[in-house]
Amino acid sequence: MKILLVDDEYDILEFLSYSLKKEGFVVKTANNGKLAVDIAQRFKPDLIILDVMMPEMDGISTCSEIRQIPSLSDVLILFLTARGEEYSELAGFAAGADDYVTKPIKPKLLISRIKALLKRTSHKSQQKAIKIGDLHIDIDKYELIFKNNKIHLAKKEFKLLYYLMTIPGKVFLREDIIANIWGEAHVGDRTLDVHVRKIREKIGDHYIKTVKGVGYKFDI
Amino acid sequence: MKILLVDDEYDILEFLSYSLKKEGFVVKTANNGKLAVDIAQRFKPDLIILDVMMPEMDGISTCSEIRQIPSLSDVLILFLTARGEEYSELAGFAAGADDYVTKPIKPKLLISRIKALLKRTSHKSQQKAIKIGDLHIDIDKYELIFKNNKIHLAKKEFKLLYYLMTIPGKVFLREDIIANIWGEAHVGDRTLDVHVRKIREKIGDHYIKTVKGVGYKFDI
DNA sequence: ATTGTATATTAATTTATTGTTAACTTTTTT
DNA sequence: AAAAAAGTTAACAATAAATTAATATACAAT
Repeated sequence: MKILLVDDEYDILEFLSYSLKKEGFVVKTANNGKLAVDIAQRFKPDLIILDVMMPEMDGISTCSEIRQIPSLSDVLILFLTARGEEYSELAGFAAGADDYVTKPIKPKLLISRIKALLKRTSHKSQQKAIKIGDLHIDIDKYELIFKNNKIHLAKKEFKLLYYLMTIPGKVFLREDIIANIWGEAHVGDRTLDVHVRKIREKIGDHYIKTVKGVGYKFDI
Repeated sequence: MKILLVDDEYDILEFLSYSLKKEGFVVKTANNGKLAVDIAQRFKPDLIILDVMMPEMDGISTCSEIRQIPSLSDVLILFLTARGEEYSELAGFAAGADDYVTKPIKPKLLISRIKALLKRTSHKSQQKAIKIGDLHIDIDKYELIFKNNKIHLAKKEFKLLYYLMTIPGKVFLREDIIANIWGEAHVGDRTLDVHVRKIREKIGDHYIKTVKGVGYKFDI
């Protein structure tokens, strides 16, 4: 997920950029509205975080302008406003904002809002429970049933198995799996293998098949 | 009873807001659909009154979006439509409306419809006692019966257990639980755990299960 | 208002689980 | 046979939650 961060204060850019990158987002920054519009068109972010108060071109104008660019018309926009600026809130939404967060910014809050926002729009047709052979995996319950017994999987293991099970038979590339489960964070070379092994220990070796030089697949 | 009023015309907001407040309702307003969705999530109204015709995001889209937000899934929604708009009526109910009132609005009529609507569901909520295994939870009495004994739970404990019991087996995300029980107030990192512990002390450990890194679920 | 009691929250610490890495081995490919 | 890729194991580091006790807050009774 790509985020474009727009604020005139260098410290804030620096600070937020760090927090967001740590979460696995790909982040670019701009220190004014004009530049933001420009970068946005090439970077095509999923989300733009805009400070309302900026010299020259404020966040609201920037937002309006972005909304008029067809290729960016459905990018998510989140405003940063000073506490108590009712006006900004209203004007922001009128200009097409999707959410706003008040300063001072608490990174955790911001990130949870971002995730909620991204989730809301990526709410496509997602099937939540998958049943294949002896296995029944349910993302809502975080539960795996194997031959009528509940099997406990740790979060990463669960996500990994679930990911492979979404398309049985399909080989998922190593790099894709890592990108999907771990995000941008660079993770060691053998980490994925270790997780695969732990899952295999619990449900047997044959379900997850290795395709050497390519990746893994789930198959009966 | 809290009502969120959504219309793009300022005069109507003003007028209805006044009428409703006089009846003792707590009223918030929004002048567009996006803002409405946002406010609704924090305000948690019992009823949302939506104008069908609004620029950008119309009432029906707004309604659909609201129905997809778990925490708002059973809020009541009442539409305001222009007389003779057969289409709106149908589409509105399809999108999950509970009632509709045609413009021009007669405040008295509107209020009686609102009251009828609220009464209808407050009846429903009385039937919303949940019985699972040895547990019988009663939302009205704020009481829990465990193996035929009344167990006293403090308010927060009760809300928390009740929330988890609404969908047995489903894992509720930590952040969602906190958002739901505590609202926007930022609460410390371990507060939820402490409450869980207090409930477990009273009904035993096994009912509430921890899913590490994710949240909690109620399960037999 | 004052006090007592229940409830809610925080902080500090402990415990348990989970995730990652490193070192080494085995298998497969060329 | 050499190189590359993946498997295996165990150690450890990181993270999340449990627990406990202390403190703050709310609420009711006097």
